[in-house]
Amino acid sequence: MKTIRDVAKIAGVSPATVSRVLNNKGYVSEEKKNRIEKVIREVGFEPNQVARGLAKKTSKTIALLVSDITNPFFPELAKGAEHIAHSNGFSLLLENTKGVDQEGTDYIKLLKNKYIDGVIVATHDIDKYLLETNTGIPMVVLEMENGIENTCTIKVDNFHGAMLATQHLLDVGCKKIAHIYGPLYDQTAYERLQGYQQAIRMHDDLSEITVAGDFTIEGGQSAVSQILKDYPDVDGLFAGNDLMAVGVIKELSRLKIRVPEDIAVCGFDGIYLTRIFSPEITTIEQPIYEMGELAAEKLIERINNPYINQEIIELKTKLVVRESTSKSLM
Amino acid sequence: MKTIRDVAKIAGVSPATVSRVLNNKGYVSEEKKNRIEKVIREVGFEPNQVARGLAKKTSKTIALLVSDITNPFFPELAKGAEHIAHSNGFSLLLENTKGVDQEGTDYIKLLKNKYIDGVIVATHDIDKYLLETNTGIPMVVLEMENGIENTCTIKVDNFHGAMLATQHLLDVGCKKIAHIYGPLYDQTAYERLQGYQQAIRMHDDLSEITVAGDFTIEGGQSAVSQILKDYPDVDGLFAGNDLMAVGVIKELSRLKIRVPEDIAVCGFDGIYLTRIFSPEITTIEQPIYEMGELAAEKLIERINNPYINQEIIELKTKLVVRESTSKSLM
DNA sequence: TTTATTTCTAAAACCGGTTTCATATACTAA
DNA sequence: TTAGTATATGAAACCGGTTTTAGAAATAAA
Repeated sequence: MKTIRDVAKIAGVSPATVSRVLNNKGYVSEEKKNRIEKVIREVGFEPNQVARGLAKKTSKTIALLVSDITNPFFPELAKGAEHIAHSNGFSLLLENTKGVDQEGTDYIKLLKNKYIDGVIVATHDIDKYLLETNTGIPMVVLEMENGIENTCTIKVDNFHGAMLATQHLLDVGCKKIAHIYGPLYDQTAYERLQGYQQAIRMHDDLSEITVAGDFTIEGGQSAVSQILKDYPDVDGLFAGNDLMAVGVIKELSRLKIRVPEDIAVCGFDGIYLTRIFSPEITTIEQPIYEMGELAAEKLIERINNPYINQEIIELKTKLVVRESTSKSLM
Repeated sequence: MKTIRDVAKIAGVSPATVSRVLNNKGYVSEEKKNRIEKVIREVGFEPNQVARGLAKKTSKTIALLVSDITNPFFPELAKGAEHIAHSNGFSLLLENTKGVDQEGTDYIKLLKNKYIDGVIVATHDIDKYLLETNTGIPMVVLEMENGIENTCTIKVDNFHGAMLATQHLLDVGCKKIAHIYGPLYDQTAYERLQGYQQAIRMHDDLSEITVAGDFTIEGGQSAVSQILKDYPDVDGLFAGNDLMAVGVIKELSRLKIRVPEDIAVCGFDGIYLTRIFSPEITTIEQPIYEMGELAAEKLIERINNPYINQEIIELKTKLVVRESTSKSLM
């Protein structure tokens, strides 16, 4: 591997001049510039990122913190983020936070002493700590409370989406609609619950039926029996996320209850699974891949300019009607 | 942030001595060692990985090259690899190779100039190039031809697994079994095809029915009509991977053909999806998470000792019987 | 013509670690 | 007692870039 000093020697200049050419910064005569670029090409010189990193306190690397990459929401997000990261010359570090390090101090250390340039936080396992002990590292946070000082928060209009879902169930003729909500420390779960309640309250003849879930397939499954015990006549179920919707449908199928003929089911998120499941699942779709891209874009923006103020971006969700709510499609 | 020179000054020693304590290497008196460790604790000193990396030509980072992280096989693999990486103090860089850089030269550059310590290759998009231009970086390869010089190859017994799958379909009463194979440049696809053929040939009254697929859901879907056109009386389908099995079942369901009553379906891989799909899908299960862990373990072994010879590890698959092949379970 | 100002370049210092080298002291073995 | 080895430590060089400093040459302004 050639170094900048090798290049300098061959081109008959000083390393400093080569560095100026490399970074396109400072005065360099056209003549030397051409000579240096020629040498760089000829010897196939590539600046060593680690050395460069040490000098510039940067690593051209961003970290993506997810709670669990096997949750199908995250691979799509990761792919979007990775796409933008790569096309801007950054690498993507993947970190699963679930169950590993409750405090997040390890992550902070990691970020600092590897000069990680920025972080996309898509987990609830560690945020407060990151926030408190703030590393000063640019951050983009997904679906977080009301935003964090000096960071970019990207979220979707959960409230509106949940209203859409509930209204859609009404539109397809449901008379008694229950909602399975996720853990309420998760802002998304809370907002979706609120949206459901708002939609129900708009109709005098309807009453709320809510039961707690945990955003997992198993959670969806067990919520079903709980609901059916108290309300055997429900005909619509709005699950707080797609994984629970899958669990719901599995459980209904086990109980020989037909979807959507007996009970219509709507999820939330728009993970790929909803498209391939049988029946295909109606859901409120978030632009997950695009969120990943946007998160990376906003993060890189902040890396290049650390003095951007707090920013909250709310993306639109949309209703995607599939078999699980529409008898005609079956 | 404190540096090693700060620590040295406070402890009244030279940076070299602090470095010796940090790396537990070379002679240091007990007395100074204690003093230095006390100072390190008190000032909360953490060695800067980038500086250390530059000096030692290492980054405590490994890269995972997958073709597409949204393919559900890979998140499980990634999680396993990340688990082991973390518990050994390594970070995991994620790279999607699909469609990005046909030659792989970018990856080689990246690996070299970021001092990436090792690579897990789980993609067919770039391997030969990596192999040729070999970077000298320790590698673990998943499911690759017959192993690559100086690397560790981890694979499963595809041949045997495919025989198991075929035999299982026979056992549940299938008389006419077709196989949808994946792209044959993929060694796994080839071996599975061979296993299927071997199992069929063991029975005089059976004949092979094979059709090409591409390891995607859509591939599975389109293969179905192709098979049914020529062989309307097939009663067993062995898909070369789970994604195709999902496609197959979706298509059969669309055609109102019952699974498993009319046609039994078996997949291969054991991705999580097979457990949650309806009907649940019988498959030949690979220990995906464990493969991720093993790959990381073997890689780190090679990072710590670069002179380990070529190694080929073959893991066992096992048949997991679920609804898609067993009427009694429905 | 003289003084500023801009352009250009190399030497040296720096980023924050590790490692080699040289030297000094304490122990062993001959 | 002397040579040889193990222990202990700091100064300096190094990893491979960037950046500051300082000075030279060219150009512009007074």
